[in-house]
Amino acid sequence: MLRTHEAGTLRADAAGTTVTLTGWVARRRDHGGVAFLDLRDASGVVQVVVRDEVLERRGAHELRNEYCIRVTGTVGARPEGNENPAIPTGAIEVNAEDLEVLSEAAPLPFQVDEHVQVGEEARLRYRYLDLRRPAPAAAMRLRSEANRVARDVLHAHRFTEVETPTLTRSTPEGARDFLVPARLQPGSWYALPQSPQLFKQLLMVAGLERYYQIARCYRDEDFRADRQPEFTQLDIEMSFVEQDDVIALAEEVLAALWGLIGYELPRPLPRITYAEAMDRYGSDKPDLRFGVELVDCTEYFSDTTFRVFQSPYVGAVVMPGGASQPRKQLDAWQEWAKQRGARGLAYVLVGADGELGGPVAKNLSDAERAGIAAHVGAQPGDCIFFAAGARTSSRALLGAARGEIARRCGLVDEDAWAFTWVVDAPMFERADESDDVAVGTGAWTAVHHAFTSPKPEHLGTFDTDPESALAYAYDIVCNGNEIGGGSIRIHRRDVQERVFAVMGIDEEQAREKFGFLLDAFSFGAPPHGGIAFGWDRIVALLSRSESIREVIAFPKSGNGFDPLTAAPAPITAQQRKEAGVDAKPVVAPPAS
RNA sequence: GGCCCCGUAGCGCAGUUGGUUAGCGCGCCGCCCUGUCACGGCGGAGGUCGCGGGUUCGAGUCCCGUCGGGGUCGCCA
Repeated sequence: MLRTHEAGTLRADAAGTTVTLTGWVARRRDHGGVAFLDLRDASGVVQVVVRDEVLERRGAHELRNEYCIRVTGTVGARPEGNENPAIPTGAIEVNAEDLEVLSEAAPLPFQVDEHVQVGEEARLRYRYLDLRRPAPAAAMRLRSEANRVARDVLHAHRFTEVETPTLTRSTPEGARDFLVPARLQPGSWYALPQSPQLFKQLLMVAGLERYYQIARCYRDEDFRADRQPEFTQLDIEMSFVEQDDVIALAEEVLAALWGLIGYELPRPLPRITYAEAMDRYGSDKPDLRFGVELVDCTEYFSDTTFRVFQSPYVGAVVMPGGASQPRKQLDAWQEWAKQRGARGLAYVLVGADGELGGPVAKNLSDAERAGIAAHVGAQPGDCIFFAAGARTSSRALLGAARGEIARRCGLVDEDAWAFTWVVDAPMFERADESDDVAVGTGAWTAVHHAFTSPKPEHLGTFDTDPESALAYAYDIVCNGNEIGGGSIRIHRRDVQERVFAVMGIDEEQAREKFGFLLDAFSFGAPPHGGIAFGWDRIVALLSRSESIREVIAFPKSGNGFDPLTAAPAPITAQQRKEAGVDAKPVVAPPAS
């Protein structure tokens, strides 16, 4: 090693010892006759004092920030009154006897200094400098710890970590595939996996029983905050299990993860059904850090003369103290609702005296006016927001309003961790309600995916009554984020065929798309199920990061552009010729 | 793909109703400084105001287009 100690580990008990340190000049304070250098390595920072002969002979005046140096010197207690309690090494300093520049640093594009704000574009372009800063470096280390403790838990349960292919076959899973031309078979293409879903099921057929993988997944979709074209899942699959077994294991993993930041996860975590989540919170991933629940008013307004409320669904959500919002603010809510594709957001203001105000109030009957505040639980001074129309979209709007209300009213406890399982999701949704890249051409499409089992009690009826069939699936939600989800899978060929039938996938299509999986299932497939955690989002939550970009070493920016390498980039004519990109398709390749 | 916000020195930002030579902090360069710790002092360099077009006597500022970034809705089982 080029060093004897790590800078950040030195304490008072090291006084008197001679050490050699390596690292970067984090800061320099040059007083002419003596210079102080803050030497930083991965372990932390220590003050190096350079004076006299070393100062001149080794050209310490010429040192600049982020020079990479090596220092040999004696650790000494700092002079009385010169200790720095703000840093762990503040009791001591290293008196340099020799100093060597290992590597000079060009003027920096931005300061490597935790006190200086730097824009994200610059940070990502020079991510290697950004990662020298304490907070980004800490995020990388936390992510590593998350990986470690998850592996510990799974290892203790005798799981096998398996790597599955990243060059695979395009299977219609929902999102758009990234495609890779196959040079040796011009016209044929690999796809990057959207998840290891099919492979992990094959590993169950293979008898591994317990599989996991910290798996990179790829989806070629439009960008959003907290979405990356490549992202990571902790992917888990188990044989001979039921929902409760997977949930128990998942909770153990989560407990280990949140234990990293000193939070004891209260187990078992609460569960809520999908139906209840939609009813009460207007979301399948409700943020339970605050109340502000939705109130169904459909029945209440069943005989209303107010045209707007003559709808399949009327619901309300109360904004505490919202009656005092200025007109401009109430108009802003209308804009907010319109941006979400709604016509608007009806509101009734409950005056301090209980008198109702706002444009909607005069359209209500006396009886409706008299009881509405009590029905929705509004107090004097509150504002009641209403959404009326189709059940699904109205509840979604109210659910979004609920979140917005909580933010504006400061109801979100930023230190809270509110976990919940969302269970009993519907198996199917009407295909016309989702413009999926569509598996199948039936009237119904899978909410989760095509291999999700119906709950045991719906096994007989899911194809005759798809609407009310519930899936044997579970999502784990934390503070309004879906951080994982999974299901018990179908292992019986007849059930799988019936699910395909509901989705309008005939035998031939099924064979073409998933033939290899169906083949595998014909050889004694064990009952199995699993879960996948959104690793980037989980680490972002643990590190209190605003964006998952903070917890990815080299993230992409908008449009999938990598600001550091400038990928994607054009290819040469030669590469293009060899890649087989331009091959004319002859016939569709045979299945499996 | 729709909508909203942003683009001014290496970095972070200010720039008034359109009006002299576009400012501030940090960084950078030079000189000085023996107990600092986000050291300090003196001096200095550094700008196609994202790009293109238009309005105007005059545009960083107003208009149109375009590119880049961020957010949001669609989309993402």
